[in-house]
Amino acid sequence: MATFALVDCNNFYASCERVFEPKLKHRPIVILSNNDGCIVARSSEAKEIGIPMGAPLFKARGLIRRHGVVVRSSNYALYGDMSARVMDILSAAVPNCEVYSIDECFLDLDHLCVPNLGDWCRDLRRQVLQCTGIPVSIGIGQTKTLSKIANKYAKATPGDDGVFVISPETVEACLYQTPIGDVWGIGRRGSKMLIGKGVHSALHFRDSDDRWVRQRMGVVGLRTVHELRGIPCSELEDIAPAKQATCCTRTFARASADMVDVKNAVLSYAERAVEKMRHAGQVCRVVQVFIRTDRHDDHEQPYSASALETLITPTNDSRAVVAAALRVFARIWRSGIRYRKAGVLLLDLSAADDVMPGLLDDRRAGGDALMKAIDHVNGRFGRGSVHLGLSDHAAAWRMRQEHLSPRYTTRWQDIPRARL
DNA sequence: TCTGGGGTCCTAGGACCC
DNA sequence: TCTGGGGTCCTAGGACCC
Repeated sequence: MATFALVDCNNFYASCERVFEPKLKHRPIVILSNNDGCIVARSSEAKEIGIPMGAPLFKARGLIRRHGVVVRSSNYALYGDMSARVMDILSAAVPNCEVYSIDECFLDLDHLCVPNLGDWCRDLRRQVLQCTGIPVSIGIGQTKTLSKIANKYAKATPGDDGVFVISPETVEACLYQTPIGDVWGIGRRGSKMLIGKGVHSALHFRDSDDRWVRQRMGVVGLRTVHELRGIPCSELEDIAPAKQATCCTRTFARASADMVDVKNAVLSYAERAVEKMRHAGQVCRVVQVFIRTDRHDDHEQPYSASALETLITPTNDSRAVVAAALRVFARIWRSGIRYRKAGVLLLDLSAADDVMPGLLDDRRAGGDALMKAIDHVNGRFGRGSVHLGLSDHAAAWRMRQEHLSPRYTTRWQDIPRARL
């Protein structure tokens, strides 16, 4: 019988902010998306006040002012680094683990020889908290889906020290109490459909007819049903599979109809995307670009355009990718339209080592060394210290970040000082 | 004034081939 | 009078995740 644990950091972004600003403890905090647009994370105090997840900032202004809520822009440099510290501790404790997201990790506890799984997890939890300052919850079950549900219980019952085990004896009671929409893999549409058919709880869904589920929800829904029955359909992926695509897309701070402005955005997104791809040791063969208007703006005629170019040789050279992105951009650009969002997608990825350099390949002409040098300089002096030519025009697209905390752990100037 | 970004997987439908 | 069937590949779009 398989045993999975899901370790989930509690209110992760808010917890990261608190580690370096302890006075924020017990205060309501919200973290904003890029451009300070909407609320993507909340501390438990902010949840209690009733600030909704995903709400645009302007709609929560009243609550924020009334309760003195602390507002922060997303600080991914900080969150990414804190995440790596947490994951390091987990992977040292358990050989088989899968980093599922920035704040979640599945553990394979199958071959763990300990007298009491719950106690062992409580120790692990204490270790993470002591070494990183991040509180976590741990849920344990026979499948990933069950460990997810167990994790919700672990969070809901803080008295139990943040650990909850779903055993074969307790599984029915747990599933009975779990609303169908809380099940991993059942989204808004799926839960609406199921509730319409009278399926309200995870238990009811578990006991549904296979054919009925297959017909209504496809193989994905069927897998979820099996996982609820304790039959693992999703294995632990301890070796991260190679990415099939990588991208950089952004909403602009303000809409822009200026060709140079939007072109600069595309250029910088292409450069960022190719940096990410190089970091993963990959090359791409297809470069796709899209630009579009603000879909929330009712006064704007909606417009969206997208096109792609297939390169002759797969590459990870910024110059080749940026040049391709700009050619695609020229094909899709239409004037007289106020654009609000753009993106560059790199597709058909493969491992850089597997690709034979062509005769006229940039990598032969010293491109590899040049890219390495650029990445090295940017790694040392900060992202964007060296970049391809772009005229800093109106720059309506540049991201708004008005409530950004320091990058405490990844930038020399931002290291916190302790007073004696 | 003001509504995120980065992914994966599945499905349906069309083109094309034998 | 009467318009096959099956396989593959590609693409677009949608659902879902965090």
